[in-house]
Amino acid sequence: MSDEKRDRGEEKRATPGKSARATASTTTAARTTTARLERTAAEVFGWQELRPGQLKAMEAVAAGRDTLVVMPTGAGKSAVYQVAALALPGPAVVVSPLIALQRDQIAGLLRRSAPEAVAVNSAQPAGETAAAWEAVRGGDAEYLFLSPEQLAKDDVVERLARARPALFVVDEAQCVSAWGHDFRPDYLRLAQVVRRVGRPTVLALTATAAPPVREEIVERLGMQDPALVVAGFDRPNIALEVRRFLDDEDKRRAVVERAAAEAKPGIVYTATRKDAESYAAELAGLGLTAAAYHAGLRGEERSRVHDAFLAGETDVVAATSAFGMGIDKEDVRFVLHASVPGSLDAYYQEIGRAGRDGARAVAVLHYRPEDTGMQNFFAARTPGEDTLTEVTARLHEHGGPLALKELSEESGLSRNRVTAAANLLEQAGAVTTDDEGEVRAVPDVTADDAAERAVEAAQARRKLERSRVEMARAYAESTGCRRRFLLGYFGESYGAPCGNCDVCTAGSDGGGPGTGTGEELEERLFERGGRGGRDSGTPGHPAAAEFPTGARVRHSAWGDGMVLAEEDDRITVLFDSMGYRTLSLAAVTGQDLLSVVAKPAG
DNA sequence: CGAGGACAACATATGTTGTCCTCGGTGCGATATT
Repeated sequence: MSDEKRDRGEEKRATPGKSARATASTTTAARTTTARLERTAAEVFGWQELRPGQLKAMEAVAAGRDTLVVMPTGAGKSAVYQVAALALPGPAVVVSPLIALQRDQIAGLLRRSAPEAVAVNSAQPAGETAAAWEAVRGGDAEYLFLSPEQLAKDDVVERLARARPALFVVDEAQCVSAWGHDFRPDYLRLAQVVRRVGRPTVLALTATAAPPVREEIVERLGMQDPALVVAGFDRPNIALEVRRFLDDEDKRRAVVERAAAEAKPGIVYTATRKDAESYAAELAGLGLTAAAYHAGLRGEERSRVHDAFLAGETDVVAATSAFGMGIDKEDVRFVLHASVPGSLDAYYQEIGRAGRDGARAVAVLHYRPEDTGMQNFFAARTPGEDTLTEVTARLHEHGGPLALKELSEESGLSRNRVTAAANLLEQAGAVTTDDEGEVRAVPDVTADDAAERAVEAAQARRKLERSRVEMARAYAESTGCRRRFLLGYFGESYGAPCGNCDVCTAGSDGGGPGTGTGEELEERLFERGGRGGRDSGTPGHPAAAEFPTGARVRHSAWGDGMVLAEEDDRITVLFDSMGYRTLSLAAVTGQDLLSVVAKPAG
């Protein structure tokens, strides 16, 4: 396996576990926390200078404050927990979604004179796991890496609780929101784990999270009064482009031609495994070094493709969304999407793998309206009414607390489905989790009522996921500056034109790509202001200032929501119950539909 | 929701057209076979 391959060459040397800890804590009382952190960074990790965001986050964590860090890959997110952990008295638990990532992190720590780091997972020999627990128990391990699934096991949580961890780190925290609802539901149960291991300080790290995703991470991890550290989102060296197609054949040809023409290396993201294979084959047929990557391949093959790409031996990898986390490569020159992604969060995460060296790179979305169909299909995958009714009935029948594992065995439903159902029931206030991690029905809610409320919660979830697909569609069909749209989605106001997207470089008189939908009609209806020469970033509608990005608003029909993006004469709001909606400012102000509940925080 | 395959029905003995069905993405951990 490649992870072993990657780890090979990492010579295990005597780790100065205790001494590094001692270095970190041999400080005079007069030294400020800041100086202590800087000293740890320099002496233990060899980082002479920390970036402002890193330091700010470390200070918050060292002071025992829950912290959410949103920082691009390569900006040193890992350093935040690595250094801050040494300022706290006790080990750090690091929740990481992939075992390969855990290995990479541990290897990275080994390269420094950092204290001992261990992992607990099913992919390593039992002896190694036993040794890891022993190191944790004896106070020798400073960092313990595990997956959320490990933390779903009672004995793991108990062992952890005994170690009195001081810091609970959730790396790649966007997984909470992206995977927690169906695919890996244990992500939504981490708050319970935090509580059960003695409520250590919680630190969540992610590269890509729009404001509502940040809110969800904070809520789902049970973070209290969190410090928020957000580094700038803009990646000005990535040229943004959308190409629209009516015909599938045309689109495929354009993707292949583009991949062949652009500087290498690059990635082509596809919606299906089959497409990943066919694009790889077609590119290989043109004489390029191309490979397919998706979860249907054997582990060995996946590692081989991954390693070859990192080593610079591959021109193009055609991949599903499986190819991503853990790609730490500076010189990726293009990321092409052969199909629309399921959300702009996913899209930005994926194109963010281009141009990390700061040199020119391109991100091209090949868009066909029909392609949103499959994303909508994926968006609908929440537990159905049958599952929810079944789980509710069994919980009520049983009466007392029940482990999810037993619930799964009794009902014949998979662990994941049972967990996802329990999460929805809990969200609906019909189920609670106790200190042993067992769930039970809330006594004064009837089974029928509980199931009904959970079904509603599931429907709301589907609606939200669909609206996320709609936002991806809106990006593709937008006639304005791409960068402004994307950054707005991530909560940053941006003064278009950016000069580095297809709309801005085309002169933007409506003749560029992205015309031909209802947009044009809308423009006339709302008398959109002139577009040229708007480099000040002033919004097109006088009311725009009333509804700044990040503000909490209330709509007379749709309830509460948050402003996510401003685009000339309209704003996009994520409503708690309705998902994303784009509103014309002329309409909302004219009819008094929308009011501001709270200005943006910070 | 849309693509693509299987199959039947048709107007004519090979191709077209329509209908029904299935499939589509992310990983962990545990279990069953080698």
